[in-house]
Amino acid sequence: MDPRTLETLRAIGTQGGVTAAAAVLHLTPSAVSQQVALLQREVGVHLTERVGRGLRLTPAGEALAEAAMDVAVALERARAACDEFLVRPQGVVRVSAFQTGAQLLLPALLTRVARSPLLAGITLECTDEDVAQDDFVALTDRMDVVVAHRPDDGLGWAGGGAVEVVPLLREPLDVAVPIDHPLAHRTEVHPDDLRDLPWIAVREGFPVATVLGAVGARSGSAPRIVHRVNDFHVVEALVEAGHGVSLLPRYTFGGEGRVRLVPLVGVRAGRRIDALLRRDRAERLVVRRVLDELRALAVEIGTA
Amino acid sequence: MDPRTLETLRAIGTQGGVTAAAAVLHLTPSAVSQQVALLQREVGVHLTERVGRGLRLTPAGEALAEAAMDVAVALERARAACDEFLVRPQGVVRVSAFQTGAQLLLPALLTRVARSPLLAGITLECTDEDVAQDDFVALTDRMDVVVAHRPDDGLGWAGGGAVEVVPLLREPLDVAVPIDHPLAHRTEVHPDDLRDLPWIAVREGFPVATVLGAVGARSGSAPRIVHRVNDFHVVEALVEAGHGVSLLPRYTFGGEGRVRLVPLVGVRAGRRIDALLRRDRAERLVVRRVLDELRALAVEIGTA
DNA sequence: GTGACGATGTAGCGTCACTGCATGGATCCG
DNA sequence: CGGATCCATGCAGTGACGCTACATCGTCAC
Repeated sequence: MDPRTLETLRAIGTQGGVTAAAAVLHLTPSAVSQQVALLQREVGVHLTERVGRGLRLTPAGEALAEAAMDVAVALERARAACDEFLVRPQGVVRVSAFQTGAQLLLPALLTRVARSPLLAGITLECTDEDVAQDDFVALTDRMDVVVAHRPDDGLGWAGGGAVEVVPLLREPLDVAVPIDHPLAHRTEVHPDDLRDLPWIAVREGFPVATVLGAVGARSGSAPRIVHRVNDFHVVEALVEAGHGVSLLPRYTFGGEGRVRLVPLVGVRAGRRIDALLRRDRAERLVVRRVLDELRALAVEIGTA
Repeated sequence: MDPRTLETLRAIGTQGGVTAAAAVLHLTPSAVSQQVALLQREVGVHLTERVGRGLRLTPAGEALAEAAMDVAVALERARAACDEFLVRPQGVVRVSAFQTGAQLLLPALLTRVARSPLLAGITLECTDEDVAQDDFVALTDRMDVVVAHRPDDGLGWAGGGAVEVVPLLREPLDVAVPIDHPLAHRTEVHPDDLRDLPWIAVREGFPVATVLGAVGARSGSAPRIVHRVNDFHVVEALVEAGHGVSLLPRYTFGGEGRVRLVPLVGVRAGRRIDALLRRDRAERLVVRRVLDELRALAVEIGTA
């Protein structure tokens, strides 16, 4: 019953396979396979079952993986109990964020952490991660804090009780039009104003892809999507050049003077930015501190 | 942060030293010493401090030891989660009891466990342990279930949140007198009837040693203790031979025809029999099952 | 059917934790 | 006051365990 082995089992569950689990654990697939084989011998129950050329956890495996998280939490709590006696806790915290979230939050976060003397022991390692909506949770295995976004009205995050969700802020999505567009001088637009316009959307399955659908539903006609581009800077350039209109997040917008952003009313268009982290990682003192800064930063942005 | 190492730290705390901890862990003192040295290097805080030629845990060490129990609990819970998928859980359960408790409970417990087909996988290992009042808790490190007794009115068990206390039953203490004693034909006696009698008590510091003091206090004069004997069979023989009177537990009494047991009224004289077990051990499915049987057995005895 | 991918065994190797022994304080007792 | 004892700790040696690398087998896609 080694916690490492338990964590390995968990990784197989969340990552969906031996090879993927091995990747996040920095091990070879062989090692992972041997670990679960030994674990199964120990508990006397089948924990995995083959499905196609991969495998998944059995109910018993799921149960054990769930319990494994509690073990990890207890362990981190123990470590934190010691850190309380340290003047200044040390450690690296790995933070990932989707591109515009990174742009919005990470520079200020780094500044805040660097400025505070109490956080001097903390080393931040930042990454930007562009993944599909459903894949944000899986990132928590590699990262300590994952800044993710989801449609305003969408459901929460799947992940069982394993991930903690910390709401950071809500960012409205405005309609981006060229500066010479008929709508450019409006102070607000209704979904009805947007009928038959050529849309530039994000790729299917990616966050806020569904928002445009909601706008279309409100106006009564499905939006005409002419391009699918994930990078908002590219989107801005396309809108500026008159190749279509789009929905762009307000706080991250950087196209002033080249593109007009018009608030959308009559439909709730926005995205929620959350911090995702595994329950065990949340116990780490340094992670908690970083999270506090992140939350404070979000409040600052939301009230500005 | 190995759970084994954490358990070692805990053992140093509960057993009060490296050597004692090594004994219960089946290790050499050297190994224990090296483990804590490594652990201290890892957390960066002093966990132990020398006191005389022994050592004790620092506040940080205590905190970590406390957290270590939560880790152990989580681990056992994980193991239990797997056992739920087993038709019949297997494992050995080590039970210890003080002598008369063992006499009263263990035979019937073994019978019950052997009889039930659902408990067929359980192997019971019984021991009798005669220790001072304060040392019962420490036994939980070596045993799964410790049947202990304490004065009726006494305080509970020290042990922080680490040990679970399961009350089993209350056993009255009666006055044991020779069959030809003036009090032998009474249906009950008061403390006042006992003035100036020669008493046979248990050794200082051992369970129920304090009860006699309470009887004396009620009668107004300190009891005259002529012998101190822990083994109740020896006490019975001494009483039978007219060397004094004593307080003997009612359910365990085996001297019918040779010694008279007279109920004592006017003062609350009795002992409580509890099962003590570490919180992590309590999570083990097989331990739970045994504990259920033990509790049912106690109810049976108490209502007989 | 062939190629790619994914899981799983086997051999070899490095690492790590334990035992055994020696050392150095601290306490107890003559 | 000094020898004996107890306890914790450091160091060398050894054994076990878990990892990597490589080979194998089964499954899916084209």
